Amino acid sequence: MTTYRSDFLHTLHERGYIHQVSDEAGLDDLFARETVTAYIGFDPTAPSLHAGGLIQIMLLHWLQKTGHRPISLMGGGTGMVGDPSFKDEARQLMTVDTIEANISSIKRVFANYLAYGEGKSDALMINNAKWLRELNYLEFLRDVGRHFSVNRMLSFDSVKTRLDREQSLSFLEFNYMILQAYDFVELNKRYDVRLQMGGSDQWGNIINGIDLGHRMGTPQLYALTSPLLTTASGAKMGKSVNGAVWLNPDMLGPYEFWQYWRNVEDADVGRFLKLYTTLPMDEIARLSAVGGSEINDVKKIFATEVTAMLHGRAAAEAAAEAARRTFEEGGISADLPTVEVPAAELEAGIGVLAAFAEKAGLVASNGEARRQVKGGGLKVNDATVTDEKAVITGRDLSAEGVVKLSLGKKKHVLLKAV
RNA sequence: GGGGGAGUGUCCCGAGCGGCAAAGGGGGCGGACUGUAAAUCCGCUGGCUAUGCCUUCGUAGGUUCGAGUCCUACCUCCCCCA
Repeated sequence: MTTYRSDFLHTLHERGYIHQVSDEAGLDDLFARETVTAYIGFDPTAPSLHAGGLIQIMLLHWLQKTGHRPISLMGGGTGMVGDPSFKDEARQLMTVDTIEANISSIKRVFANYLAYGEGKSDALMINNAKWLRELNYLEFLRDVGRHFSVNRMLSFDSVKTRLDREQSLSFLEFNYMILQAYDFVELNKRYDVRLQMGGSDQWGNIINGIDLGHRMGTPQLYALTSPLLTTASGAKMGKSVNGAVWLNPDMLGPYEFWQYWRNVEDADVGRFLKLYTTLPMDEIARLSAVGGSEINDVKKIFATEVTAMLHGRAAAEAAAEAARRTFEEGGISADLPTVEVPAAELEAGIGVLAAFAEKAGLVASNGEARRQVKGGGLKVNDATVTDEKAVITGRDLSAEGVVKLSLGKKKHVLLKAV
């Protein structure tokens, strides 16, 4: 099935968001007929979501944009259990405090993509701790647990690696899929949710929710999953030079976020424009037709669009401008990541190794800084460091009052005297 | 409950006669080539106040001049029998 009647599925399809749908025709019909409420769950395993979760947020964004109601579900309850799907081993259990702190930190990003409120298609943010934490064990077993066949649960791909390798899958983790299934039913009762979306690794969990719904008398529920995204060369999305590509600005600044997208592989540009920006399809088609080195201009537009959605248009353009000055003019820009150092300390002189390792954090240790010097990877004000004993002093300050430290060609940090 | 096997450089996989900061690979980082791309080639990939010192091979002890390597106990996982 390639033609959809509903705006929502049509848009998702043409932009490449769809991996699997449980009952395409039925779901399309539902979306064409009424305002639908759908949700995606986010587990609070870190203080911020990262680029890997952006697809999910975009799904909710399009849902709202095509006139329906998105719910972002925070896993304050399920987070206490930990999703074992496709994991090799159990995650460390998180404390309630950590979970709550992570949730409040994660929450902030959503407002950039969704309009929250009380209206018909206004988004809702809900925490499943609300109903999961107060469940009564015996009642839950009798009302919900009796509908689950362990035989069937064991057959899911999501737990297969564990079982095949005969690695332990604790009873605690085993319950995750039951809780997630229960969430779906509960959300249907409370908010008339009909559809759960998620990454392709969530398919089994979502289907469980649909089955549970059948047995507990909900209307027909639906599942829709997005493809597991990898780059053209097969790497997972969301990893960058210094680790994960976090969405929270305090964990990764707009400039570095912009850089991540600026550096995607050529082969990914067309696909990513559709997935990560809201540019119209005809413009994307035009941009995707560009070949050769001109694709660099397309990448800049792409990076700016993605950054603008998350950090705002102004921050995105500042990041683009900072990159232009840094890479195209070889100059410096105040929008590069900046570390402040006391003027007195700078006057006294800072060893290059310490400057790169301790101050700028561009390398992990003095030892690594030393190795990079040997390999010609460190630069101070664009001059390659050749002597590991060199000292940076006030004389190295530029007219703007900063010293530019670079690791390789792409990573720059400014030391600013204060 | 009985018998057998395994846990290695905190990214992963993985070799390791008692002299080991520990082979090899993947990944990552840097360099060259380019277009801030990919592919390819080269180098690096425990820490430090550094011709030396310190910390690493599941955990804790022991044997030894010296232990990843041998012994004991414990933990975890796997296989076979019950």
